[in-house]
Amino acid sequence: MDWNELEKIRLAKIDQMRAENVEPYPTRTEVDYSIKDAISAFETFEKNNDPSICSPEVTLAGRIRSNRNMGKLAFSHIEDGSGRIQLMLRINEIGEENLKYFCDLFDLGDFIQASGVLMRSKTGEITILVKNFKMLAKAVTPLPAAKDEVIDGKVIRHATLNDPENRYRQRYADLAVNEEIRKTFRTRTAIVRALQKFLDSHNFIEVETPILQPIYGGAAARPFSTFHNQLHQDLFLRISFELYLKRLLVGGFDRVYEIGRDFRNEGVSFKHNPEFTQLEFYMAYADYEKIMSLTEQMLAFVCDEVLGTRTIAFDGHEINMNIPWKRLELRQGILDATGIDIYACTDADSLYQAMKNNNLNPKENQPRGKLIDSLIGDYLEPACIQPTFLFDYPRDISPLAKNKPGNPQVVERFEGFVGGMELCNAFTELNDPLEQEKRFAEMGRTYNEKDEERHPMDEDYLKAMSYGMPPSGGFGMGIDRLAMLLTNNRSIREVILFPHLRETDDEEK
RNA sequence: GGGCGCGUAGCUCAAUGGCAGAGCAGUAGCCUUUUAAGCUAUUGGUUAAGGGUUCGAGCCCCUUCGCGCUCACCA
Repeated sequence: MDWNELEKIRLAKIDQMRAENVEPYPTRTEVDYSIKDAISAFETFEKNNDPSICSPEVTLAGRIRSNRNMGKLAFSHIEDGSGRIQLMLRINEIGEENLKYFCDLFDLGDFIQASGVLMRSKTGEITILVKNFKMLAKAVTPLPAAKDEVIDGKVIRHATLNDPENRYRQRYADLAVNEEIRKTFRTRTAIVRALQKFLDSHNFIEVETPILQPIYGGAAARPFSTFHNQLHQDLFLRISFELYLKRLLVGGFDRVYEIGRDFRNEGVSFKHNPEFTQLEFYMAYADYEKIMSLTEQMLAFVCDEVLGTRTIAFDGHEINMNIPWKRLELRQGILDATGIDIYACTDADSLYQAMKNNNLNPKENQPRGKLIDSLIGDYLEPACIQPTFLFDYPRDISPLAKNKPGNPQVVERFEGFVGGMELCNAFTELNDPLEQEKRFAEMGRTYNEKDEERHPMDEDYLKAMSYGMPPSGGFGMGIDRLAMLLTNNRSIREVILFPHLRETDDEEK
């Protein structure tokens, strides 16, 4: 490694410690409380005892976040995963030699432990009056300096690491320095837990299905491909879980879900990462109406559990996640937004003409469903700030969804939009194996041979369906998007710990 | 992939084409209740990389790399 000047100084401190027979990376720690627990234990102690009596001695550990050295007295803050506490090192307690040792060799970012009684400093802050301290892990590279200033109870952050590239490439430093980033990812985990809790309590079973798949499907997306050397087999990283989860419905699991990673070999943007986390669930004896109301309940539950409120702030909007959501038939929505009645345009040509006539710049040579989809993305999605279900979608972009009775061009499908983003997608599942085979073939005709998004024919899936699949509703939702909503982040990279970035030549980065 | 913008010290940021700077961090001191502690002194630069114009380039031009925004793409 190349060390810069600051790092060389710290390496010299490591050498000095070793020369004095002090191990800068010892194996054991003697911690007995988390910082948060120690503080609340001290507050209880204060209530029940004469404050002039010393508290019992505690040993706490954490990372040094600030140092204020005043000659014969030094203050410091250490931080662990639970919180921060001030250390006070007095020459009276530890002696001149130890105080100098601390001030000379202990830097911001080092992990240390400190023992002593808890007390309040003159300003009333709960503080350990340190008797003993020990280096737990010396930091060679200084953390990007960040200082907090408290004005009127508000924490103001100075000189924090805030260049997005550095933050994403060195997420460890970002997390170490920016507490609110850690909070974002705690929230993300809480969201997943809440979803599991909700689905478990509705008798769903969580399962795991293959990520490496010989045939990809269940979504319109280009896959990543790979190869199994020993089996000489081409494999794809899954683009959805759908086809495997529905095989489980055939197998007799009535309610299944999976939360896991999907991989799509497509553009990267503020709402697209090549790998992203998806929830899919399938529910036998349900249809898209039931799934719609289950979706409302589930997301309201997640808000309650994670935020304690159903009012969320996102991108300058206040969003109300209460039940019920607005429901808008897709045909009506497009009619209202653009003046085009898609039911009057039964093929791609007539829809293309209608869009032309309305000055909507349609793309050429698109199937009807794709044109409709572009209308949704351009004219409906951005306007759906408050939770909205759009329902009854065109058949040709929904090859796995069941027909709407009475309208052969429409399937029972809905998408949920919140904050101007597509959040989830669900439908009444097609369970007629012959119809399904026809749909796959239809896709093959409608979509260009070269279009990698068209579904390959999955014979085994048809075989499964031919054993009989119960009438079911299915649902898919991007967890990253939900995390964006609930943490008020406009970029997906802010809710993925290690988002995909282009490679740099500079290996140090 | 296209358009626009950005890249300067470990971090946050300055610098009309004219000596590359500040705060924090660091280093050496002073300081026994501080909390962006304070005070004194001080180290630290391939200005993303490469080329060009110019007496002179962080600044202007070209190329490359990366990031951001945006369009395209994306059920």
